[in-house]
Amino acid sequence: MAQNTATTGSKPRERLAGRDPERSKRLLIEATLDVLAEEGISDTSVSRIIARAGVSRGMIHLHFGGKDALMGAAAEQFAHQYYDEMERQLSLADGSPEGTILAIIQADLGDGLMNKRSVAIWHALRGAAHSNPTVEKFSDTRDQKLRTLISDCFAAFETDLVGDARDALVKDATLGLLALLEGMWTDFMVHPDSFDRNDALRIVCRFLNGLFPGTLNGDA
Amino acid sequence: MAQNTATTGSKPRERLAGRDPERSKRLLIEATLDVLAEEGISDTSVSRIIARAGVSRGMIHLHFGGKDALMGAAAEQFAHQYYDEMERQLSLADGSPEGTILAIIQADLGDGLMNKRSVAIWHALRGAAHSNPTVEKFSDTRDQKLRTLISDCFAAFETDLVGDARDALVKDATLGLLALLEGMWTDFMVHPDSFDRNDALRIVCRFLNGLFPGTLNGDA
DNA sequence: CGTCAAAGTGGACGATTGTCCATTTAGGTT
DNA sequence: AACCTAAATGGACAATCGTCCACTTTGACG
Repeated sequence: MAQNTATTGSKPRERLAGRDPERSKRLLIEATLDVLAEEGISDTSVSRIIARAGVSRGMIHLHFGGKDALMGAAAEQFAHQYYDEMERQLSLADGSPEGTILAIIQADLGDGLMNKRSVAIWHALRGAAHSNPTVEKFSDTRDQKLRTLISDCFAAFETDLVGDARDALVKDATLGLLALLEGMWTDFMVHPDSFDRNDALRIVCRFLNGLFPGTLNGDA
Repeated sequence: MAQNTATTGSKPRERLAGRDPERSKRLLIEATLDVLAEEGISDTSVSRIIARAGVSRGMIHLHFGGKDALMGAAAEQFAHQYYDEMERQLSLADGSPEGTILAIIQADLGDGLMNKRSVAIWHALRGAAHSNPTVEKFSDTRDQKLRTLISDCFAAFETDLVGDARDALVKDATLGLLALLEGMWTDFMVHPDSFDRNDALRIVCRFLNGLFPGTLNGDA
């Protein structure tokens, strides 16, 4: 129930069907992510993907060269979607380190990024990364970008610590926050209906408040 | 490199080979977990399992009724292994709530429970739970048991809070610790070689120290 | 030693996997 | 209007999937 709204392009006429390789690629990638989310990695087959995309069997080989490459392209697309949405929400926050961290947390725990479809896809892609270098690359890329973003913010936090002690604190806060958010995603995946976003936000803030006393207390 | 040491039973002679259905079941379950860990859920096929177990094709249908039931039995076995090892390590700790929590953390982050094989199996089983009710049941069972164990400990912690505020704190600490440990497992799975268990332990203790000031500072 | 039930074997089976290609179709250019 | 390139089709293909069953082997009992 995510796309299927890609039948007509921007202009009303012109290319109502056929002869649009970009559209075909897009359909295949989105269908791949849909099947990945709904059926899991083991049941994501070429037959299901093309059925979902509504294209013929040969298109995968024609546009991507094979199933593995399509999976890689889907992983790339998904990583882009995640990071684009993250940056969009970050642009709405004030530029302060504390505000940015809060925005990251709220974005990562919000419905735009953490939803049934996304967490299922993310889990499936992590499984596929075992045997698919392309998928692994883009999984790790997203991780590294988020890590750098968070680490830079913490490095700008006010603290009475200096030198190595401060570096250690920044490192602990970064790894801890990433692990906490990662765990929240897992909890959401396993119990999507009983998961409470407010609880999660409060817990994460409490954690950071313990590391940087005086910051991020309450919530917003 | 995990089992393969199950050729001879307890007695030196008697049943050196053949006619031992329990041994066959054990071999199949262990082989399933091995393949799951090494190849991932999508490449875990009947052919690979029986090749690893060194038994014939019909054994899965004979002893379990089918592949799905074997996967379920493997999930059950794995959940048991996890919880047995957890309880074994808990029995070595003092009975205090603080000591028990620390023991849980150290056990969950220790090599006995958190290793390449275990985290890979755990991830794969979570993926298989989508379409396999038995696997889902045992995944959730392990989660619930750990949650209860942790919650009971926090409920016994000393705190100046009372009533609802105290309940809320216990709940936050439980969910937060579970999420943090879950995230650490994910980190370990993605970067098993660069993961630092000491860092992880310190971060988790810092988190709990923020929620329950004065407890679990330092590490051991 | 003969017998019988259980344990174990391995090939056959139809279904499905991913890849590839001969063919058709569409859209733009001469 | 004839032509040509690229997009798109859908079936053929070998390989593998999981299930099932006719069959052999084993070990204990009469």
